[in-house]
Amino acid sequence: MEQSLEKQLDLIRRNTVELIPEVELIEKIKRSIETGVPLKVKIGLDPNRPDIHLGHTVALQKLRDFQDLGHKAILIVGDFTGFIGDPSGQDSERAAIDWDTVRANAQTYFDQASKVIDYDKAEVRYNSEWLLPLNFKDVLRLTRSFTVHRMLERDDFETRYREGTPISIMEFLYPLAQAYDSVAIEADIELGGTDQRFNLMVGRTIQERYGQEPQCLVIMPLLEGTDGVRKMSKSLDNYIGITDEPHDMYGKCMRTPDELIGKWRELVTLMPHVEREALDAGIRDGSIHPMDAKKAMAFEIVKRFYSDDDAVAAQEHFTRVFSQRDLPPEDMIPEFEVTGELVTDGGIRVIDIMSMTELAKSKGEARRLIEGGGVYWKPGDGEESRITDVLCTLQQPVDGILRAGKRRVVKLIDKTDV
RNA sequence: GGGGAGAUGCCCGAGUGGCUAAAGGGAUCAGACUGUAAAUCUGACGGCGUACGCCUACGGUGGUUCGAAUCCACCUCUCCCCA
Repeated sequence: MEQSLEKQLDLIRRNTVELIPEVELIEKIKRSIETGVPLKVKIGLDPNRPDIHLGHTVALQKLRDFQDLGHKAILIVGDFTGFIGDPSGQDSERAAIDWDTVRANAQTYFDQASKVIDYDKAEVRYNSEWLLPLNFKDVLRLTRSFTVHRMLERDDFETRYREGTPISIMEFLYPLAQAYDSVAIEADIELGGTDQRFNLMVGRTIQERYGQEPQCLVIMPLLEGTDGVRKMSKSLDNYIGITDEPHDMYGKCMRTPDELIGKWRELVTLMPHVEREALDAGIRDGSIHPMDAKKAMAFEIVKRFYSDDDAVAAQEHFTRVFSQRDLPPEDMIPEFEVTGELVTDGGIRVIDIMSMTELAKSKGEARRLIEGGGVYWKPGDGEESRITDVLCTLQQPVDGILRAGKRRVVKLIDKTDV
């Protein structure tokens, strides 16, 4: 609260899409400065998906900004939804996850989130604390506070309604439950991505209905995934987890479309601010090589979630494996021990090894990879060469490096005589 | 309560008795080209076997048939119209 209004707004506005409504937010901050009472800044998290990826870090960073300004971060664990289970999934038989699992997942989340926020200064609340005790009468009061028409304003509801895809009544209850969280903790501000705008707005309405001053919303941009099109999410498998191995994190960044460089640099790295337009323009007119810009971005991202040394190592690994098309350094290749019972007639078939390791999910996939020309074998002391025969058998001693594509590599160690 | 339509592989979506492991598209994987980008081209894309092959699969169960994703019955789920 030592920070002036202007300084606070400066930091808060950075990277945000919208402040709803900005005038109210300014009033809240002013009041906070006058009274010395920090604002309660809410963020919701889903205990069913505890792994944090780069997309999540955008809002978390904003939460960190608020913390740095002296405000109170409140993490809401949506454990109540875990108890109900999700009926829209096919496996409605699936048991709702238990309390221990929720706790464990939440802890995983906190461990990862502490790479971005100051976890020790944050407050953690589980929403079952206030949602579980509600009785039907309480639920009626809550549901009376909102209309079907407003509910159908939400884009995906509207679309599904129009297209005739099912919407269960319970799904209407989720935004209301989430809104009630804001009532329960008397949130001043809630953070969320643009996809959360509707849900957060419901929070404002419900708070008013319950006689509270409505929260202000800080809407953050969504981060596109590694495909450059859809938003980053685990289920689309286009994410970069902040616990991904450094070289993997670096590699995934490099595989990202060029168009993302400016945005990612701004939203994910802590690099000094440059005009995104200037960077993009530089790439367009050729004065900045996109690969260099992307390498710098990848480097900074690894550095942020690991360390300088890890970033250097990841960059070297990348240059070696992909630019120079060399094998990764020995100590980074997973090992597989070939024991006696795997060997017949003094050898072992390549497809058998591949299916037993990370190289292929099944023998069929292994065979296809060989037929596609993507499998290479480098005996212990020899040169690497492509395997073209599906039935290829490696003769003892089977020491060497087996590779499928550029990314999947395994080191075989002969243990047959042990 | 009445009437109508529908449920297909990771997703979308063709297919109305054998030639269908199931068109087409998307996603994905490998190869070529490259900057592990984009674009383009090639191939693969349920499991197991070297292969002729076998097994599993078109909501569920049972049936008709030499043979069913395709026909019949019942069940489950969904959408639309009417009340």
